[in-house]
Amino acid sequence: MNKIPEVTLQRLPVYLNYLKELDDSDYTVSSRSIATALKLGEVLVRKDLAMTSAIGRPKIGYIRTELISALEEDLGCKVIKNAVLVGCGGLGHALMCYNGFGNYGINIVAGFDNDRSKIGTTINNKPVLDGETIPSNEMTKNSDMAIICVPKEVAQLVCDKLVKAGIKAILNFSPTLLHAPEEVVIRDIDVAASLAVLASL
Amino acid sequence: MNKIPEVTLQRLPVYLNYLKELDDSDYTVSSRSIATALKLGEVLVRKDLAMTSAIGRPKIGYIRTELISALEEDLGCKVIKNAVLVGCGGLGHALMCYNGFGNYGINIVAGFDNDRSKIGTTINNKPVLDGETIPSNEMTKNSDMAIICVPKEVAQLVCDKLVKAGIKAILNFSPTLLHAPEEVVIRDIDVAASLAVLASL
DNA sequence: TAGATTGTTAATCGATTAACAATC
DNA sequence: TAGATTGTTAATCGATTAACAATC
Repeated sequence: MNKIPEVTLQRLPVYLNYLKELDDSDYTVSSRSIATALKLGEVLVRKDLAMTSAIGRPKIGYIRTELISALEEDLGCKVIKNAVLVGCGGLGHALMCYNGFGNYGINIVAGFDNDRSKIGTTINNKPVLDGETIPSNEMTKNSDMAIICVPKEVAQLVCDKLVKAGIKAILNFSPTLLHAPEEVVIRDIDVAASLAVLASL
Repeated sequence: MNKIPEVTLQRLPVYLNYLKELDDSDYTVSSRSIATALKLGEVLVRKDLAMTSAIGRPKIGYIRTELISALEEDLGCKVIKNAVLVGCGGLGHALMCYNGFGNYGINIVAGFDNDRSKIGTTINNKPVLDGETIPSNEMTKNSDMAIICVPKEVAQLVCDKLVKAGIKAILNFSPTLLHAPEEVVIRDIDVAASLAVLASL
């Protein structure tokens, strides 16, 4: 969909957070001020922003509100996108309760679980549905994205069901490599591994 | 401490997970078999492994158990490292209950929170302590690492306290950029931003 | 020995940084 | 106009891939 490289895309939320935190009295911002605050190269910031729909003006810089709007546009924040979450245990439950997804136009519409005692309940006003129904459920059919928070033993099974339902993007918290057709984009977050890497730096 | 580049270091847990999942009957593994299974370049795998303490044998490959042991060694899994977690809300609570850190030799020794109703309780047998005591607390003093799971408004405050206590590595789940002396390593995980990036690919 | 596989050296690719021209 | 700042073109750097020599 987008031709902005992934490394750049990953920095856009960082710029966005910084710009939103700025005082309203800052009408314009320069690439240098952003770079200094975020400890990035000045040219890198300018190149990143040049790849977005943002418009910079020589001698002036970027108009803050305009830049925020451009970044939100490029990150797709202005379009509501549905997502489902599979595995409503500790982490899954916490993510369903997290309200920060809305900033990016992401709406978690439902959770799935296999635990009979959870099915039929709601978490943060979202229904918890039977995991067996993933491929056929309306909630999945109306979503393009999914978050996997199940134990690693069943992660591939869940992934297969999501793919069957037409899910195109998966954020996987299970510490195992998932296999899916190449049109399905998968990214992994392994918290324990991240901390271990951090400790070895 | 380590001179293995961060990109390589990040792949070591992936190799490790794959090797552990293999059947015991696989006495040796080749860089090609690993590469195929993980969809990586064959030479990349070999170069990564060459940077570790693993020993490969021409014509034979790597002895699976030996390779696992080498990777665990290089990732520091064999040394117990203490960590504290600040912010025992939904996400923090879930991470304190997660038992996967042990695989990497990481031991979360305590949680900190400012909520009076949480202080004094335990989560997964770990005490929840008063966040105000972070800089002086024995738990922090005995730890090198910390996980920040507090709202972004107080994340920098918490970071400052951790730095004061001598923490050298921080995994930050708050969607805000933290400032710390350069000897302190910080890595950020922004789940909502990650999902937004995924959706824009 | 011959074949398979590692490890290394050279080539390529992509991302970052430096230099500088364009411009408000 | 002169100075500040953007955007672009060229140079550098690091990571990945390709080619190949070493070896069990």
